[in-house]
Amino acid sequence: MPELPEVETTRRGLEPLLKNQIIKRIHIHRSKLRWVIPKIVKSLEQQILISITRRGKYLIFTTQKGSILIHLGMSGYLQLLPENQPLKKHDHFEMAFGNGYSLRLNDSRRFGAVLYTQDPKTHPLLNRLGIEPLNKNFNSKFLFKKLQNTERAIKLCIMDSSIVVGIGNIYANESLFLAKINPNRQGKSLTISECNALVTSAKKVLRKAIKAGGTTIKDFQNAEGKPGYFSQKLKIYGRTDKNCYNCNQPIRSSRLGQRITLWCDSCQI
DNA sequence: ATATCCACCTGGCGGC
DNA sequence: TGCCGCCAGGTGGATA
Repeated sequence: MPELPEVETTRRGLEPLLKNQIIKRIHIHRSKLRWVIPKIVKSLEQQILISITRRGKYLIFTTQKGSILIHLGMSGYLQLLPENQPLKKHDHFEMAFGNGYSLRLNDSRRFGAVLYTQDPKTHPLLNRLGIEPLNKNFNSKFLFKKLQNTERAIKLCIMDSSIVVGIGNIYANESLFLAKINPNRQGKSLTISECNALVTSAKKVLRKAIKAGGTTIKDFQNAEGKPGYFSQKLKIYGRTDKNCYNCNQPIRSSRLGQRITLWCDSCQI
């Protein structure tokens, strides 16, 4: 589920309540997620949480002794609850704070991850990540350059986290629709002005989605347990065979890199 | 290097 | 009501 807007929504919800709080207890209720949760995360008990940041789709909880990385996978969400609430099915990991609140990771499919690192910048899952899409350096020039030698479909390129992070399947489809670019086009076929349209569209879609609190298809909820409302604003995702909002032609879909891909043949060139 | 495919999971849905 | 197959927001790793 969670792409950049959902992860960022979660981060913004948690930060004001948890920053500078002491981590009283860390519980691993189920250790086998994508990887086994390392026991060393428990060594951060009694540490002060200095910051909650985000890199791509990873949340980074930092203390003076090290950081905990949390990835939400496809079905994960974090929720802040008063301590000692009964555990729900698929509550796998928990941090109890000095203010009486407990942060729980619920992830039914268990594609998510909880990891420990001394230094997030050098962690192998983070150190090869590409640019943040809302950074000003993610611009037409950057993208155009990245696409020059590749015959891969443009949709795969913008979903490639070694190029740009945080754009998953929903927002890749939405961004390409808004930019009027067919997702199946070869990367190197895009002109500089098409790159500009795509970059602009991606930023717009991501910003609007963050503003709406993310997209809830099924599982996602924010730190307060509320869904995101961007699903109501999706222009193409989930609309196979329905009519394009621009031109009323039926929306086509197929698989690209095993992911559902949707486009309008008449709007997206 | 690059592209493709698989793997890891649970749960919800439609069809029979 | 039940079972079956299919589908889903991600991404590392194996393979060719």
